[in-house]
Amino acid sequence: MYRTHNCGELRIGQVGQTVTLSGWLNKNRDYGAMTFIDLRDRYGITQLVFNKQTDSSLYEAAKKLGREYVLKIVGLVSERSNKNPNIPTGAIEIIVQKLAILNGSKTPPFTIEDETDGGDEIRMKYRYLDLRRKPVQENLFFRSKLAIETRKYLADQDFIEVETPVLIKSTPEGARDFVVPSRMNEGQFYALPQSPQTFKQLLMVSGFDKYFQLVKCFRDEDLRADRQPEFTQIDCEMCFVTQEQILNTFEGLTKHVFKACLDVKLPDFPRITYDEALRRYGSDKPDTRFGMEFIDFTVLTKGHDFPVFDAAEMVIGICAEGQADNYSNKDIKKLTSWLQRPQIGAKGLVYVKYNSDGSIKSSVGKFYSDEQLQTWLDKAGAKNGDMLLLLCGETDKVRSQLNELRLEMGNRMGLREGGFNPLWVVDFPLLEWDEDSARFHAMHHPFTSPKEEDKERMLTGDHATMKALRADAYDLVINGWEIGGGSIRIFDRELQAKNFKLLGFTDEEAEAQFGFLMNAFEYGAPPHGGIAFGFDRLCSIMKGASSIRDFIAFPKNNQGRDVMIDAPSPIDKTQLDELQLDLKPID
RNA sequence: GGUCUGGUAGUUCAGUUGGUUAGAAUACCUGCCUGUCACGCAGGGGGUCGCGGGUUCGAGUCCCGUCCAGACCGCCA
Repeated sequence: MYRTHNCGELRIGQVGQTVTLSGWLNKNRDYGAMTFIDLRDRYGITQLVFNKQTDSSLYEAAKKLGREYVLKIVGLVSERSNKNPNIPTGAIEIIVQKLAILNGSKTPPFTIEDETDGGDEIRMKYRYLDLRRKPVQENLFFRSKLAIETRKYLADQDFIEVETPVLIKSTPEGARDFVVPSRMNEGQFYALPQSPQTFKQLLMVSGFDKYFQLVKCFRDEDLRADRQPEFTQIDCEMCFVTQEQILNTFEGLTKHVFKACLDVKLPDFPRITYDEALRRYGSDKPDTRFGMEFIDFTVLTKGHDFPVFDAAEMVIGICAEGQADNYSNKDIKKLTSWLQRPQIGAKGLVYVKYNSDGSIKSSVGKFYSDEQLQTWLDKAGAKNGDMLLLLCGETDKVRSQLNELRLEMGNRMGLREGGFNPLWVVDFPLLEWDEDSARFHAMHHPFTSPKEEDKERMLTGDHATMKALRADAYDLVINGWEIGGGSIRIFDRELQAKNFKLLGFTDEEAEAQFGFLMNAFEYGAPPHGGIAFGFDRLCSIMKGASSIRDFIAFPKNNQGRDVMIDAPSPIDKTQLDELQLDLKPID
């Protein structure tokens, strides 16, 4: 038997018992006539004592043991003379009577401690050692708990979990597919699912009524701190539901997991429309933990011979409370060049400082009188000490630039720390214009239903009308992160065909790629809709982390590589031959 | 595809204007220590400064190229 107890459970009440423990040597503190060993497992740390006077050969053996050795000991639980209040087992220690080395260990390349000395790269290469560290283990414990609570809630609501296939068909819409060559079907490829979208819709056609799945999805696109090529979704679909019922169900799920996993009681989620989100925050995923909402100065600023504003389609700004004194001319200049970086691409920045002494100072003071600037301050509701920051330009661009500025100011002013502000963003556009391909793409996906009132005017062909079409599509946003998104789906063959046409599919392409779905719609497809949550993102936002990699046991790096197993890698000529694949030599 | 930041001991980093034998902390090894728990003290080993080229009397430091890592833009229906 390897153990009678784990390394985290012994307390003062067990003093006098003889126990067997197994675990890793976390730390060996040789103190001359005695040595202390911290034995570690998933559950905690227990101190072992080897005393030279009591048993000198055992002491001599123990002092030689290195970090990460795997040990099994038998010993007596004893009360410590010096207790350690920092660990749960700190009141006791084990006087060791028998020691067995189950396995030795090379010296690990970094320390296995909460605050390790290792950087990201080396920790990823030795991820199995990194995963011994408590903070990393706790992230995965949390992930497991979140998965279990998700299943509990959905099972309680009569959802059933169905596994959908991983080897499916490639479609050119949306993200790039990972493809898998088929040996038995020469020259043909499977694709890995970007989501189980069509399958869950087919399950609705089959009458499963409420489906969910914690499911791996795959997208062959560039990575980010919050984006991995393989990631997990909580994928859900329901029959005979309105958007309202879906939002309520999954608001309930979100509240449940926050309560069960974090003991946080979330308030009811506000809802705002996509248009309103863009108007007030310049983003369809606003961080609503702080205000600093956009103020429209277009009308106030026009016609005062300031050519930049006069020429601009839109002049908008934010009011940074209490920041007037914190920004010197030099600071403003630095902020301006930050905004002018190609990633943001603002042309310039206009400020109006409402100084503490009531005076007004502005970079456009020679174009506008103090009285005129006062009307801006009034519109913004600015108080003494506040500072207005204004940008101008074409509507879409200036909004996204001011969004960046708002978030940056939020960071600088410490307004983006802690707390959870969930909200639903609803009434997304059906379509999104793509400059490169010069055609409309589905904003959500091609199965999203237009709003009832927009169904008639779908095929008018007029650009402005198509841009104005709205869908029964919604996103769940928490603290500026898109956590989930979904829609009411099309369940009518004719409407689906119409939508494919709108997206530039020929009838043949639509038939070849999604014929199975449209056929299914001809056999009594029920109205349905659903949602998918980014499970990795939900984990990290709940724990206040910025990278989802911390919540994935074996993540990929920036280049999509697994540096531990060194994948991807070339494959054998034999394998290539079997697959009838011939690689072009690299030029 | 692009922008930015970084690459120096096992590890995390410092390294001034280009100038003697490239440092610190930690880890590792040896010795001492009867209450440590970030133990302490004394000593020791450990470096192709990512790689290639250039400038220079002299390059960790400057220039060019390249590889690797991270953040971001594009991309992610």
